[in-house]
Amino acid sequence: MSVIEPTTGKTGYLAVRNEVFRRIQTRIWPPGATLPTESELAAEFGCARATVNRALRELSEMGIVERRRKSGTRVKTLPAKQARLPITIVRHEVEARNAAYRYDLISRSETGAPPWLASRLGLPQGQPVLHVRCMHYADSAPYQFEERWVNIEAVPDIVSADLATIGPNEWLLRTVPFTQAEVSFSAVAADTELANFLSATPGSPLFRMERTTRLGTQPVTLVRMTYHPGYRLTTSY
Amino acid sequence: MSVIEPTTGKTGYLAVRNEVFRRIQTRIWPPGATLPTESELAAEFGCARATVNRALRELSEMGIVERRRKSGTRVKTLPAKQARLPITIVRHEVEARNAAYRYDLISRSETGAPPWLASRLGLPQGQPVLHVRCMHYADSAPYQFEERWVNIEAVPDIVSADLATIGPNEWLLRTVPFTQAEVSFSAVAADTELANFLSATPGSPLFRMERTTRLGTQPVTLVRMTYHPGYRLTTSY
DNA sequence: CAGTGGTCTAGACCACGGT
DNA sequence: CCGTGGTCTAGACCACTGG
Repeated sequence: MSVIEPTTGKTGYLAVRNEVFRRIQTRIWPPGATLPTESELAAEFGCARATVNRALRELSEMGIVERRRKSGTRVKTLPAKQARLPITIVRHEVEARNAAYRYDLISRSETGAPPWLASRLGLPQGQPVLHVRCMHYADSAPYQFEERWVNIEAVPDIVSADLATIGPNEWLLRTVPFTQAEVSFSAVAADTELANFLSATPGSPLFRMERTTRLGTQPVTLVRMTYHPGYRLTTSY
Repeated sequence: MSVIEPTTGKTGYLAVRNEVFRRIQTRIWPPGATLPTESELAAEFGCARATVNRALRELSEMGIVERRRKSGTRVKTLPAKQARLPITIVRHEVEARNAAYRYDLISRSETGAPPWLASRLGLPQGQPVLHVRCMHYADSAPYQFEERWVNIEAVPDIVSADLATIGPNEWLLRTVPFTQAEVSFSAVAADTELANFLSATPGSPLFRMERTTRLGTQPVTLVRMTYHPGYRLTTSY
């Protein structure tokens, strides 16, 4: 039963979700415990089973509980919350810092995929690719050096895009849908070129993000983004 | 109506979600376009509106479409997919690489929070904290150096935990619930101590992850994890 | 086999936000 | 105001899986 808080607490699936979450956090239902069934909870909260179902489903998506048919709903022993990293447009990142964005195209060439790239993307060697290097600035301070390879077969329009004006990052995100992406983070030492572009001293540590994206099974692009010294990527859970 | 594909073709909210997704990816509904209303789609697919609702809600959670009352559902101009980063236990990371996990406690001391820590966590200066440093190895090769500060007030039991056996990482995850966490990634140069513990040459670039966690408004812990040279953190979208 | 979650339905009412 | 999404309901059947 338990009348549900009328105004602020509200009724509905959020009330159920929050109350269940509270009981888990306060260890009324400790890690590993099995929750009552949906029907029982529905009876307790005086709502339909579908409402409880949605509440529990969301807790499951959050990684708080684990659900299995027949055996029921259990509190996960390790609360497996997850951070979310959106794919962003560099320009937006910069503008979000209240800085003026500037973009420079450094080089642009069409070549065949070198062996390492072919194997990274799963392309035939020599497959035509567009190789682009460019810089992103925030208030005229170096922000990010971007090096990118694009599978021309997957994105034929890229060869006629005006990459002097709009960054390949933004052009691709606006133009090409992708179904799958893989991202990796690492620390690298500045070589002479990176040091030059990013105003870093050679050998100093730089944060790098690499991303490959695919459309279905077709590789689209590999991008290597190296940030200015001291950069931090931050996100919340 | 739509005769019901029995097994593989399926009917249901997944069928609707996938079909709508397909139409978006194939530009039948290009970025910015407004989709038919839930009722119209329900009629087209021969299902209840609630089914369409769930399909569209999930697409919205995926960042594919944007929904607003009265104005309807629109295809987002920038597909804003998100990567997910789970909070992991180092031991599991190592074991997932088929390596033997070893853990060493390097130092453990109870002190007052120094100013920089107090301000990072929002604690009063001098608040009692536990300071722990330890190493994680994979097959006897250095894997991660962990330095951690724990707010004793938030986790009194930590002072009696046997941190020589189980890492503070694992102990905390198993013991303390948290409601909020902030993570940041960066690249740092190995100082002499890090170089020593991680078998790196001094000055070489190392990947670092920092995480602060809170329970409600109460700060719980700040951890600084520095990885061996060449480490990459990888995740998928 | 039987219990539990997973999903669907047809209908209803509500809340928000353009017009 | 009133159209659109947001949510709830009561009931039903299905799918998976543990015993």
